[in-house]
Amino acid sequence: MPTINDVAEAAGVSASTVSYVLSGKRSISAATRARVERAIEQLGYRPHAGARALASSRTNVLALMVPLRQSADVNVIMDFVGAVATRARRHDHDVLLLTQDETTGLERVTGGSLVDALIVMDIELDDPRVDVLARLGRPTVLIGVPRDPRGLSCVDFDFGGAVGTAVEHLAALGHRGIGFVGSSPDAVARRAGYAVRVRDGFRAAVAAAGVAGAMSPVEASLPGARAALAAVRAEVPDLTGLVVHNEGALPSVLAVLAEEGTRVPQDVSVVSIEAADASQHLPGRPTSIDLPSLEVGTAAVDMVMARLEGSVAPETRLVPATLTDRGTTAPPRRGGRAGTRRVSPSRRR
Amino acid sequence: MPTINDVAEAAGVSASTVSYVLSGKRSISAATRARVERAIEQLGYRPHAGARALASSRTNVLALMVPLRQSADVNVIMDFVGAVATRARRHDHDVLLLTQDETTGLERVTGGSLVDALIVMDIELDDPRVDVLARLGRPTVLIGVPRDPRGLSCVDFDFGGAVGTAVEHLAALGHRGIGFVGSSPDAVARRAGYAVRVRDGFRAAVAAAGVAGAMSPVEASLPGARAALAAVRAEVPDLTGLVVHNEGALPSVLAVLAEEGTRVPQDVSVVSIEAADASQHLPGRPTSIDLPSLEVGTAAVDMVMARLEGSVAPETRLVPATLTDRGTTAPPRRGGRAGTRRVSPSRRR
DNA sequence: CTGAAAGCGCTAACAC
DNA sequence: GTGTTAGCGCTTTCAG
Repeated sequence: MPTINDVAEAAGVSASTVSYVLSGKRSISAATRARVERAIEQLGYRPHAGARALASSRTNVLALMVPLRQSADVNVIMDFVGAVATRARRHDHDVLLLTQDETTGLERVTGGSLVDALIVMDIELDDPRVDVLARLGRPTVLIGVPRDPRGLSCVDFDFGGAVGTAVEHLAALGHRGIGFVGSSPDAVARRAGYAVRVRDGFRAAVAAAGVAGAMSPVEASLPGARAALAAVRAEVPDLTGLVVHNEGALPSVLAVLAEEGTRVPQDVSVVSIEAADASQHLPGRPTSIDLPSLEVGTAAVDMVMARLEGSVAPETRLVPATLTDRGTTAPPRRGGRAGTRRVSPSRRR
Repeated sequence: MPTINDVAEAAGVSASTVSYVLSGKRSISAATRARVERAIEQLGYRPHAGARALASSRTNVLALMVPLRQSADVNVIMDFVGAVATRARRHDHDVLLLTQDETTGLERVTGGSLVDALIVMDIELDDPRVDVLARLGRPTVLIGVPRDPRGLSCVDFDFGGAVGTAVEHLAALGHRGIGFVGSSPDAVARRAGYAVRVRDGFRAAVAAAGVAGAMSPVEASLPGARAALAAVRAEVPDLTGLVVHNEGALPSVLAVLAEEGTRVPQDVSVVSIEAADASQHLPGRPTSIDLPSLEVGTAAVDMVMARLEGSVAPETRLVPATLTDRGTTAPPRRGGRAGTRRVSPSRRR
């Protein structure tokens, strides 16, 4: 591998000039620059990352801590990881992968000066890693909003806004009784982060729209779906709108409606809150609020880079979701010829 | 951050002694070692990765190139990535993430001495990256076996063995007519790597068992499944055994059998070849040959490390799959009380 | 607009 | 068993 000195010699300049050509940190005459660039080209020169890191205290690598086991939706994670990797390259950075189960990973890579920024996924409401990260004092972005971010920046889906949009959409169509079936009880218990925001968002939206609302968790199974539907209907008897925030349980919910003979959207309108990108093109999906995993990943990188470049204030950014109408919502009851498509009962995911 | 000199001073030794305590590359008296270790502990010392890389030409980082877009099974990829990351740590290495779409990534990270070994997923039969990798001259392991590995090591599932095991299992039960429905036509066309091995494996196994066999590709849809079944039955009229190598199409195949009134396993025995770990615990899965993504990831790391440590010969390792009986195979026709469970028609995945 | 030179923190001969 | 020292390849003052 050629070194910066080889390049300097080939170009007939000093090593520092080559360095400055590369970094652009001082002005270089066009002629010199051309000679240097040509030498770099010819020799196939690449700066040695370690040497550069040693001299500059910048590694141009950012760490991404990913939940690998058991975790929620693999598609979302992959989309997200892809977005981070892609965006990081645009900031001239590479991505070092850290896994959840290696608890000391964060200390190791920062202490060892392997990376100069951190993005940590899947932050829970009282995540113990937040303390660690705050102590490390590196530019950090949390995916998910903990109770106390301790001066760190956060990004997440705007769950509150998403459920609000869903409710508003249904209310605008004329629905007066709206049910929400959400995460499994365990999920809620485990990392109530978004669950809280969803709950508050639903309550606020229902109140603002002046409609009746009821919430229930739901397990991803037919009995689970039956129970959840029964629960919200018990509370709101004239329920005609349904917001589902549980991709796993969605098929069961639709299957239960079908087996009851409840037509969608003629009898009940359905809006699903789910990850964008994942299985985006599958036929037969309901109207949905799409959570933009890609945009969250991109935002996370931009935010962490901003802090690296010296931006001072930590920020919390909630990326809005948008509604995609796929014909599973319509005005309630006798509302003329309502939606177009109807949900086929035996659909699979 | 404390440096090695701080540690040396605190311990009352020279910097090189600290270095040798850390590397174990020469013997140190117990007393000295204890003092050094205590100083390291107290100061919270971590060697600077860049400095170490510069001095030793070893980064302790390996690059993993992952297919991010469109790719086959996300679950498999995640399992695999997890296995690589975990195993790499046991070799005291970290993992740098490279994505498929950044074509120059491999040159960049090797040229820049960012990593000292490479694992590249999703290698196709005539993958252009193989040439590049061979030229780079770093320890490399390919996931997937190209037509010409050009001196690089490869790991992959033993697809040939997997289909062989499936056929043998069915033949041993007494089946004399066995069908194989496999990847979608496009997949086969695109990266015929494993498709070829599957085909040859099936042919060989069928011949060895002395039974009749027929193969067909299959699309992941009900019409696709019908067509594939018709195709293999046309060739083997008394077909009683079915091997499915297409996780996406499996539900459709089972649904078609159910709608025909064909009982599993009484009328037809079914074996699926699919990724292990992914949705391992879902109920209602058929007897399967499980492709061990986790083991392939682990093997990939071990192999690349072996080459880093100086092992000379490149090797190609095919990780065997094992059969898990879930009661969807039984002796054909009047064969007494056959399998136990039966496949429910409306199952989802 | 360009060079010379002093490190960055560590490893690995080379000494004893 | 331990210390001394010369780099590894780059960035960045300091000088001109």
